[in-house]
Amino acid sequence: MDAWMESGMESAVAPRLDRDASNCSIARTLEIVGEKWTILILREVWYGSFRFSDFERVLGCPRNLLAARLRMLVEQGILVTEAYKEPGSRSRPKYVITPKGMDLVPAVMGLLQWGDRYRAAPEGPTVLVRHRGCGARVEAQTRCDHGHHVQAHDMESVPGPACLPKPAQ
Amino acid sequence: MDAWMESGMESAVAPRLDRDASNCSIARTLEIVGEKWTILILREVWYGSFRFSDFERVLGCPRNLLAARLRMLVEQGILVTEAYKEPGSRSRPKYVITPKGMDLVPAVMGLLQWGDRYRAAPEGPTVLVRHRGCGARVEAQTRCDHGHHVQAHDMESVPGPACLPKPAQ
DNA sequence: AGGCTGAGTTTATTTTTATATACTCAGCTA
DNA sequence: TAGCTGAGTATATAAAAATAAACTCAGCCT
Repeated sequence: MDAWMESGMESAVAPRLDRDASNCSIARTLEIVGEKWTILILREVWYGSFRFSDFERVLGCPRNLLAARLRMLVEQGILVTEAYKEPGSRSRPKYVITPKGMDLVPAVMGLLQWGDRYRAAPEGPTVLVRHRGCGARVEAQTRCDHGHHVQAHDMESVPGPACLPKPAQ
Repeated sequence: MDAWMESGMESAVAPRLDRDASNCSIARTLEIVGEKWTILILREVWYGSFRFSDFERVLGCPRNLLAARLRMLVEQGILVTEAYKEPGSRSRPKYVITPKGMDLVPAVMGLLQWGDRYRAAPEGPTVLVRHRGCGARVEAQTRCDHGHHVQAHDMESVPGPACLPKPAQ
C-alpha cells in the first residue's frame, strides 16, 4: 500500500493532489460520446438500426446533428459505413459498429442498468438484455482481475503513470 | 427463443419494432447525468473531493453551472450534503455520494476504461482503480446471471414489460 | 424527361453554455 | 465591529450547441 494511503485516508485519491482534470480518460471519452444524441445513436445501432432515416425517425433528432454525430463516430472508428442496397433502390450507406464501438457497451449497459433501477416505468424495463447462449439477464459489473465482484466503496483510485500535477497557476 | 428471433435475424432487437425512443432507461439516465460537467463532478466526488471550491478549482467549471449541477445531483438523491467544519472555519456543506450515486460507478468505470484503452496519454492511464482488498485492477464487465462473461455480440436485447409501440404519427 | 426517395447540406432562429463580474450572507478572527 | 472566507446567487454578454425548415443531389422508376 502506498505511503500516502496510510493513516486517516477516507477518500479514494490522495487529498490535495492537484491533478489536471482534463488529463482524464473519462473526460476524453466524453469529448467523443458526451454530446447530445451520441449515446442514443449508439443505442439504436446496438438495437439493430443502421440507416440514417431510421435514426432520425426513432430518435427525433435534427438531421444536421445526426449527420454531425455520425461523422464523428465514423471519424473515431466507432462506426464504419458499408454500402447496402435494397432491391429497387440505389446503394446507400449503412452504419455498422466496430470492435472499438463494441467496447463502449459496458458503459452504456451501466447507464441502462441505473435507469432500470431508479427511473424505470412502473411496468418495468423497456428492454431486457440477455446472454444469447444461456438466456440469462446481462448486467454491467465491476470486477477485479482476481474475479472478485468489487463494490464502489471497495475501490481505491491511485495515481497512474500519466498523473501529472496540475501546472501551477 | 422468441418467435421473432427465428430465421434471418441479425440485429439485436426485432426489426421495425417501433419503440418510443424516449421510453428508455438510457435516455432517462442521460436526462440526469448527461449534461455537461455532471459526470466529471461525480468523478471528483469519487476521487475524494467534497467542497464546492474544490470542484470549481479542479474542473474549471463556471460557478453558476456547478451550483446548478450540484443542485440537480442532490435533488435526484445522487449526492447529499452534510455539514463539515474545519477548525477556525464555520460549518460548510460537504457533498457526499449516496448508494444511488454509487450505482453509477459501473457506467463511469466503463467510460474510464474505454478512454484508457483508446485515448490514453502515451505514458498510460492517469488513474488506476484497484480492489481495496486484493490490490488487483478493477474493470467494468458485462456478465450474465450465470456468471458468464458476455461480449457485446453475444447479447440479445428483447422487448421488456414497458416496451410500448411508438404512437402512430 | 420528370418524379420520388434517402441521405444528407444550408441557413436562420432559439436555447444552452460559458465567461466575467458584482453581490450576498454567515460566522470566524483580529 | 470590521474584515476575511467559502459558498453560493444575480446579472449581463458572448460563444457554442440545438432546433427547424428549406434546399441539394444521385440514382432508380415510369
